[in-house]
Amino acid sequence: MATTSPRAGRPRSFDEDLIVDRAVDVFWKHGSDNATTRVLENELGIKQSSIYNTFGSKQGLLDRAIDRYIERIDDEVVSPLDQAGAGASELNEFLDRLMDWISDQDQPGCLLLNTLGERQRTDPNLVSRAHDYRDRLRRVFRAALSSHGEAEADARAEMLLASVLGINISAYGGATVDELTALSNGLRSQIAEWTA
Amino acid sequence: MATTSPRAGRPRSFDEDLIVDRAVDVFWKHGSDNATTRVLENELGIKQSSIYNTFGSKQGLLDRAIDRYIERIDDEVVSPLDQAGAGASELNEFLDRLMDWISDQDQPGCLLLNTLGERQRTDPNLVSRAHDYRDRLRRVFRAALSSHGEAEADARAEMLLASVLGINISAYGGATVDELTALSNGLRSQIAEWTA
DNA sequence: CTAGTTTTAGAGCGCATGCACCAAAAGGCT
DNA sequence: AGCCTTTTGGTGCATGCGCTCTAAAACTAG
Repeated sequence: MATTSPRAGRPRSFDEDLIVDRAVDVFWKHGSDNATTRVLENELGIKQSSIYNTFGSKQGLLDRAIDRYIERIDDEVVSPLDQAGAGASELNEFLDRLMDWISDQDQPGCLLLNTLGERQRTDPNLVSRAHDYRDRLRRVFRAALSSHGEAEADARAEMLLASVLGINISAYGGATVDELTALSNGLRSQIAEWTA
Repeated sequence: MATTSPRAGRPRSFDEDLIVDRAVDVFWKHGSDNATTRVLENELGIKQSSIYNTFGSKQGLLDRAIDRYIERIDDEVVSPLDQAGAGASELNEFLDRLMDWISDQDQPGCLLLNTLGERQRTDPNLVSRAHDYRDRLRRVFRAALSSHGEAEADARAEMLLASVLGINISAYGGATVDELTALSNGLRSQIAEWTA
């Protein structure tokens, strides 16, 4: 709240918001464990003491980065599908965006799922955030599919959700571009059948 | 090859094959990183020096455990589906076995995929083994689906593969039993449509 | 200018990890 | 029996980790 203090001290040499943005990329690129505090120091260009002064811990920075990541992917990939009247073409456009998103060589897969794989046993907070985001995806898929067969929409949304998660994991787990394309083409065919 | 040496020394106090079997469970339960050499020592009941003497390194034991795991899941879950004439009912039975396999509380998800998530960046050998097993699953699915629409079998097999991977990851990533059931029911409905 | 406050830079601490080393133990072979 | 080979149990090492501490630096308010 107070951006002005009674007697301000030495000013920050960095923009906290921008550091969070870049931390997303560092965690994404290296993985949350491989991104040690020394790596973060080098790649973010600020000292460990600044990281701890600002975010409290490596975990604190990671939490901020994950939140920022969820905002990003929701804005750029998911939310365009979350609109009234969305159907087959919007689903295919969603798949286009998703494939671009997960195919980046420097930042493969999905940061949320990748991190979940690494920290699932020690970070219950992360587990629940991932759970919440699965719920959001489920709802969005269901809405987009309900215009083509209300009765089947639930089962189809589940199937689509599972498939999208599987493709994300394949992208992270060293799948080739061909393999990724094959997987997404499988989904596109099925969506075409559903929405015919 | 030589099980008998010219002058044998002190005999092993453990069965190497049985240690590998139990190592599968330890890595599965704790995760490949959390299963430190001390943890392995305690849970396997043999000393670190014996582990290194027998398997060369922790990585060596992990490699053996992964191979053993692939044998296990292939025998118990996948290979019954890999038979001439397999169709809808065999696919549903496969799903039954899969759900049992990944729902175990002590050993959640799939050891291969879990470990891949943890070691993907540092273990190219593991990446290629996972790749090979995805190929096997793809072929088996395709064969089971080709009796109901040869033209669509490829796309459907891709979709099924992606879904199965997604369910595995969900199981590992803290999905509830209800959520897992919902996901698998989505698949079952779709399989019913495909094979109607 | 001076006092007060915050960030910076750098060194280093405690801990856990994978792994190596070594004397003692325990068997087979002649 | 006596030698040789192998495993065992215990200790300990080098490394890298997250994190902390301290003093200097940089700025503001009075």
